[in-house]
Amino acid sequence: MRKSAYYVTTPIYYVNDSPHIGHAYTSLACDVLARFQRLDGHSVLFLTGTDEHGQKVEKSAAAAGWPPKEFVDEVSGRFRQLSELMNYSNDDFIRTTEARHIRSCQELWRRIAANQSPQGRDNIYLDTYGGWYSVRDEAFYGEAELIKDADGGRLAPSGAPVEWVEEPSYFFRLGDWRQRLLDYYGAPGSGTVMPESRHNEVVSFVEGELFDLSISRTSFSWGIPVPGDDAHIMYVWLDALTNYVTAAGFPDEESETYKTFWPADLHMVGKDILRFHAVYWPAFLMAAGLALPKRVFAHGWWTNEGEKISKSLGNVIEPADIVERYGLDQVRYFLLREVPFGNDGDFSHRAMVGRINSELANDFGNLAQRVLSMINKNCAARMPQAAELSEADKELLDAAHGLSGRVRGEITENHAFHEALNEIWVVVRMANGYVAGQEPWALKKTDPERMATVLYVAAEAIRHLAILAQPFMPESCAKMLDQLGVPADGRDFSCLGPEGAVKPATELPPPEPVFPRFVDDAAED
RNA sequence: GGCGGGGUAGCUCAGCUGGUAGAGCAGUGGAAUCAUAAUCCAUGGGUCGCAGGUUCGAGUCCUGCCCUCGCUACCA
Repeated sequence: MRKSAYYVTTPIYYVNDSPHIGHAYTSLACDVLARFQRLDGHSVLFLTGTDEHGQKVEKSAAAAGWPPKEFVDEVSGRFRQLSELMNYSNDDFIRTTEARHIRSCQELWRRIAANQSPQGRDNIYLDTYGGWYSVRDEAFYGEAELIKDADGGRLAPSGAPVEWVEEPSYFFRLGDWRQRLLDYYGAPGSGTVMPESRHNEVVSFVEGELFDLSISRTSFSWGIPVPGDDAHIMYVWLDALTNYVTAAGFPDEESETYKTFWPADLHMVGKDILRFHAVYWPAFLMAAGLALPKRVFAHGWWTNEGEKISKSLGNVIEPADIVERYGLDQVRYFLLREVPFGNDGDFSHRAMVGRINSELANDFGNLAQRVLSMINKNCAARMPQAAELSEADKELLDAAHGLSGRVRGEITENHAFHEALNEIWVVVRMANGYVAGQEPWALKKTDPERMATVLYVAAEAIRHLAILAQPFMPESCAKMLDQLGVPADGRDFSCLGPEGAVKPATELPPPEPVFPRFVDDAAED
């Protein structure tokens, strides 16, 4: 019997920016989720991609002296490279400039326009939009938001200059969908918007007055034309959000992909773009008559050594730099272990090294190394055979066998990646305590059969740990499983439990440390 | 200003529906020596932000105050 399908998305990243730790973080969380679900027997669609339209992109391209399409090809490529660098397992990489997406967007618009709001009015109507507009920010601002410069002129909150602009615009009847949105969110704890504090924020926002949304522009052309009115292009958010249904096959609703994967199980987003995903997007979908995503999760942001990250401060964290310095799986581990997922976190060298040395090298890596070394030296490099199991043996094995359930809940239900890792490490520590308590090095002389049992039990515990840690650290865990003699087809979650145990006498390769300690440069302060 | 959160051991934080405070890290003292000088055991008397209140009894409920964070619409 096939388990249910799972569709998880990252936001599509705006090509006006270059990849940084924030992008890496969002995608990493999705990657771990996607890998976990695959190992757990689900068929998965894991989507990421790039958002390539909008005035800012048009201007950046012009400034670079490139046609927009060439410009976005270049920058989009950098995000593809990020996926490779970070070892993401995305099944698709969508670009909003692709034909499939343009077709999808225009069809979605037509559907929204063809339908009426719950109040029986057209969802889309033509009107005039006027406001203080900042080209640099690509945003309209309300009078109250503006700040005054030295000469009493108006500036955007960002300090960018603004100008009064009026243009014809199509509007979306967002206000009419208010109650339907509230119904969608449900009570706190419904899991539609997570974490719960974000759910509350979204609900309180929607409970207030909802204004209709301007969803087209005429002042520039780098975008998707509005069906039936080429003078307009679609508002970038409507364009961007639609990627999620595009990749699911829309508008081919009879396609296998669409039937399997839509609606999405989870849109993972940074907290800064929660509203677009939790308010506008479901409203657009309802208006188009499509099913709604099951969940939106907003995670937090990173600081660097306690400082807010900004280009002007020059402290942007580039994924390639930290991967080179600390190692890929080490970075993947750290990002999801250091901070309760959903909260803001701080990236510091000290914390990074602490996690690498204390938890990866000393706790987990050394556990595998000490056990595998003893097997290598004392069991002729073959998986030992267990004799009768003691209470201590059973206690450790029970903990290992029970681990998957707890980890599954933390990852797939709560998205508490830090807790999932914590659960795994509880058993890592337990296994170290078990080895210390059983003293297989002493049993070597007094009771070799018992020694073999202890090493077998320890190896079996490590097998469970490595299998469950795979979504977080795929390469390192693969190495560990290689050393444990676990065949390539014996590494998914159906192989957890006693039935999946490595056959006694299986030949094992010489063990090598999987997680090296991080040694600071002498020059480091 | 309005609405949500938070303020607990040096650090990061747990503490369902109230009953004399916990984990990890760091520190200290032991043990062990299989292993990446890794591991294991023991050790945490902290006004649980402040002041009141309810209660036999309150980090755990109520009131007020202080501090702090987030949201308060069309920037990805």
